[in-house]
Amino acid sequence: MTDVRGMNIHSVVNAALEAPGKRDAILDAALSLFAERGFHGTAVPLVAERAKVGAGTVYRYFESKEALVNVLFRREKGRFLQLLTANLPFTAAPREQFRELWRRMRRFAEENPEAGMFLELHHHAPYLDAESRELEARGMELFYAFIRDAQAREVLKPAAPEVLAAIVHGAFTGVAKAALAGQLGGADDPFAQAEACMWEAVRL
Amino acid sequence: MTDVRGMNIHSVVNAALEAPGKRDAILDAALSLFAERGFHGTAVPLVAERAKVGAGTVYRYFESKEALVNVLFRREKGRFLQLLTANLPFTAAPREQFRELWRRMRRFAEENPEAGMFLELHHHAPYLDAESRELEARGMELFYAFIRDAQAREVLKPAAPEVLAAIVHGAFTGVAKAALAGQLGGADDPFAQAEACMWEAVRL
Amino acid sequence: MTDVRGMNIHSVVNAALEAPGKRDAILDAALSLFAERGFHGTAVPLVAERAKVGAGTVYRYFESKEALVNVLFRREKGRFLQLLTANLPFTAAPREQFRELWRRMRRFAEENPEAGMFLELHHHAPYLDAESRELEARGMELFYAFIRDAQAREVLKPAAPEVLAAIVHGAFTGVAKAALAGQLGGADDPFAQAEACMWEAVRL
Amino acid sequence: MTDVRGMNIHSVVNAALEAPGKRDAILDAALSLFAERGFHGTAVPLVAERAKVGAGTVYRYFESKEALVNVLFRREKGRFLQLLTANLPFTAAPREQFRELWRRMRRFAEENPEAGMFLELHHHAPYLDAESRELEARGMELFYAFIRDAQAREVLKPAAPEVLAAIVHGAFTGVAKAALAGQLGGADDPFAQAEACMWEAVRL
DNA sequence: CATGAATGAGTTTTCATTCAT
DNA sequence: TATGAATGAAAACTCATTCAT
Repeated sequence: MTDVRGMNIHSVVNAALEAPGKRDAILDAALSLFAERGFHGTAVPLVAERAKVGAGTVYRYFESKEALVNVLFRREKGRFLQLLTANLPFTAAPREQFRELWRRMRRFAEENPEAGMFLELHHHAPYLDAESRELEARGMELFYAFIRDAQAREVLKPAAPEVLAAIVHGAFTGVAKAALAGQLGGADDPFAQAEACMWEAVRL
Repeated sequence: MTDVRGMNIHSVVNAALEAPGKRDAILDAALSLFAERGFHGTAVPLVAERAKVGAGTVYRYFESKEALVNVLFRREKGRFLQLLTANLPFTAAPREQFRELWRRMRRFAEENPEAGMFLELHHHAPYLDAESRELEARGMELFYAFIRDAQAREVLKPAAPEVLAAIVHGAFTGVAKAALAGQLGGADDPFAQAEACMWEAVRL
Repeated sequence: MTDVRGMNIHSVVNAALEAPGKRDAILDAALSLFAERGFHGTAVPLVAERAKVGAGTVYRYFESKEALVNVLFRREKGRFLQLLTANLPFTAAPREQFRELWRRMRRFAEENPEAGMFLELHHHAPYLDAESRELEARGMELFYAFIRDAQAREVLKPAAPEVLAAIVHGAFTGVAKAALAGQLGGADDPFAQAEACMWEAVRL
Repeated sequence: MTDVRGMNIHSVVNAALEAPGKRDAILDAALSLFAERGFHGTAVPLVAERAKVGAGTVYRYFESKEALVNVLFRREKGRFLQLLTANLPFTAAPREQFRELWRRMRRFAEENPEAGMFLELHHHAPYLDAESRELEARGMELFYAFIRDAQAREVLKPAAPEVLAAIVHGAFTGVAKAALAGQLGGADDPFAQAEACMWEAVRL
């Protein structure tokens, strides 16, 4: 699709116009629909319609609806982890790292609210396959590593890393959901407020 | 079902034996199935089978699958709020009230894990009707009231009550889910650890 | 369906009127359609329509289209073998037994032309399951046994029993198909002619 | 395809290399697939894949799937009749002619087992068109002519020629199918045994 | 000519809901 | 009141056919 060799001027121009390619169009359509109505609540033809492709086309790109949701999960989880880990200031003080992690999660949630909802909604769905679960687990390890390191430096409370990760992740999710639902109407920079609170929650 | 007039001795005895009543049996079956597989992922005949009633019987007690999920949501949300508010020590210190609220949420989550998952999963489902949404909102008010009161007493941080509520509720949910998923394997009393952390998060 | 206990007069009468029961109606419809258009050439709703039931009803009685064709195969093969073996004159002379077998095959073919076509068409279809194949094999054993016995009495040619069975069965099928296709228009009792010929084919 | 005018040296060489031509490749692929899985059970793209051509290419050579199966039927039936009739010893004794016909049918069945299965399977398929049916009928005439001639010479039984043809053809088919299915494992030259038997069946 | 991506009509199958008993 | 067989509308999925390249 992105290989230009052998394409004449017309196909190059067309390719530029139809930009994302059908596969991505399907994934994008599925993302917003699954986030909104859930996996079982979304019919494949609806995904196709939103992606502006024929219903059969979905099955040219994905073996089944289950395969589609798994590919989508890995794409979004991968993007999330990418954003979180790229050029992270490993040498910075834990306080600064925490702030940075929170800032990146916030950016992801604000720029891709549907992706955030989708990932949250499909966390432990029974139709996620082994590969998806593995990616999920690897993502959590990232947090655990940061926590263990900061605990070793005696900056974080000596609670179980899984517990600290759970409350920070949970609190972030709570704020993000509330923000998305418009429940934080007038609040002044809720993400920053929440970040400050959660640092108090975990710091020694 | 609970009206005894016109029942002969047999039906009274039977009613006593079949204890929970068919309506509750249906709600109980729906609870565990909706918690596990979601609303759209659960077939009504499956609910009926689990409840040990005929498929048609579900429709004697509930107008439709949507009506069922709404009644169920209100039953569980009601139970949750009941547990949370009954004999709450209004005069106690905020720290003690916070601990007590957390303890009660924990008891609910541990005694009714399916109800916890169900409520979490159906928070903002599009098939919840106005009445259900209203109950959901009233529940949140409870937290807001406690927070505003404690803020007035200058015990809690002066952040937006919605933000504080979101992080506490979110953190609790995170821990409860992790516990249920078995991710907190060896952790020593994770709920208590988390409670202590979250008090630090919100206290002044 | 045929259990009368607990039925009142109305249900008994109705049961008598709706005679064959839906399951049999589906099998009957499938028989004539599969015989005519083949398995893959026949859509399930067409079977349902011919059986005068809803499309979904087919799946109340059969797990899948494949399950349906297998149950049907065993029903018809069973009927065929039943007819062939019931009260066979085991002590009669081979010539008489041969005539009797042929006569019974003919009766089956004439009374159930669709069943004959269906069995012939689905002999070795790849969607027949182990149980169906086993029944098919057991049916062939019947012929082999007769042949071996008659060979031991030095009445039949000492060729491989499988070969003798194949030519007799094949010849019968050829005649039956031709008769069904109307290709034997004026012939005078073609089955009897063929029977006489085939005895000459196998006798010593 | 076979027209050389206007082709440059490269295309001529290529044509020589791609030997069978795409049209034949498609027919060959269709033959083995239709023989194995039936007409309705075989998807056109599968035929294309097996023929190593694009799916669209099938439609350059054949108007539709039905047209394809009809062309194929006529090709195979034609080959069969060709083999059967080429240089037949018309003056030989009927016994010798019978043996020769059987030998040729056997050669066809052994050298083209898929063609044999295909022709047998599609004998009277409802999607065969008038031309195909006509060829089928002409094929039968061949046998009838031989039989009538031999009957006139008082060498064959005076039964209806259609009956004699049906049993011989049916018996041959039975043996060929059994051989193909591996059911004649140890039998010593089953075709020859069967031929001898069938001559007994029809001779006076 | 050749292709194979694209499609929508058609297939198999499921399921919310009804209704005769 | 309770049932569960029955159903048709809709779901997931397939495939004959077309068409831009």
